[in-house]
Amino acid sequence: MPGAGSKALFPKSSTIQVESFDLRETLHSGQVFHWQEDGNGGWIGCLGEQPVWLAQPDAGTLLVSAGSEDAAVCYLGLDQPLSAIHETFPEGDAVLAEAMAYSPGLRILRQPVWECLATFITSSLKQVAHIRRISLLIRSRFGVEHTFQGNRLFAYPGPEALADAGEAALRQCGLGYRAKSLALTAGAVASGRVDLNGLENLDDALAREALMELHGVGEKIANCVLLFGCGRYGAFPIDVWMDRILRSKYLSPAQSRKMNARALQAWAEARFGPYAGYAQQYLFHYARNALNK
DNA sequence: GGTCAGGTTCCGA
DNA sequence: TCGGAACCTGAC
Repeated sequence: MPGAGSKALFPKSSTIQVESFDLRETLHSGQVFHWQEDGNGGWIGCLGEQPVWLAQPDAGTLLVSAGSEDAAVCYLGLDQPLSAIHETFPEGDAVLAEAMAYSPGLRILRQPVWECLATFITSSLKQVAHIRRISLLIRSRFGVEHTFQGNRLFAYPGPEALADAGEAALRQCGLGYRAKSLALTAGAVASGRVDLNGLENLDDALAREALMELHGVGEKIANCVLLFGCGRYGAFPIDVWMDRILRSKYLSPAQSRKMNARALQAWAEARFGPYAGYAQQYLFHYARNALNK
């Protein structure tokens, strides 16, 4: 147990000054499902293959295990121009303003694309606790193990490992019907039939189409991957929570009835602009936590 | 023990 | 094109 008997300590860590950032809220905002608390105010997890420890002892200070500073800044979105992003939001939007005030420290993560894609394929029609359970199980069964300060950690297995594992073994991780989608998608990526690295050469619409060719990937999951993995901040995933808050807070019942999912998607992208995905994250977190009481 | 969940696919109009 | 049903599993 690292730092036993003390708070937020780690043998070798670096201090990074941060502003408008909340580590706990960000790791709990439904973008990622594998970070574990170390019992001393810190978090452990993997950035890709690399085991990392993170802690935020006070609002302006982030501690990162030595050697992972740059990776953590990128992963946590600390290099994103937050105030410039906020300036692109529609003026006079009281709902969005309230959502931003509710959790001003939220950031959009930049996760490894495969890990993000595979995790969201397993998320369909699942509650967060279950997504987390499945994610950790897949890691521990098929991922590379690391021993890190006395903790056992597992990196997310690559597409080859999951393709080799096959549908039946994946099903044993509690995936249900999603096992088929994950196995097929892992096979498509492992064989090179789909090139995730090539996504960065495509514009948002084409990248989304390419992702949606994969089995088990519809518009919502494709948008999650673009936003949380590819740094496409205009992507706007609409799940049941977003559907609820958009319809109840922005549209009259009559307007809402006239809008199907596709129309709502277009409306939201137009309303919230080039950083719509950031607006989405504030609204989503707010809808799930503040409005769900 | 029943209900329902952070979606996608498939099928019939 | 569009709406509705089916799909595995586990948390509540």
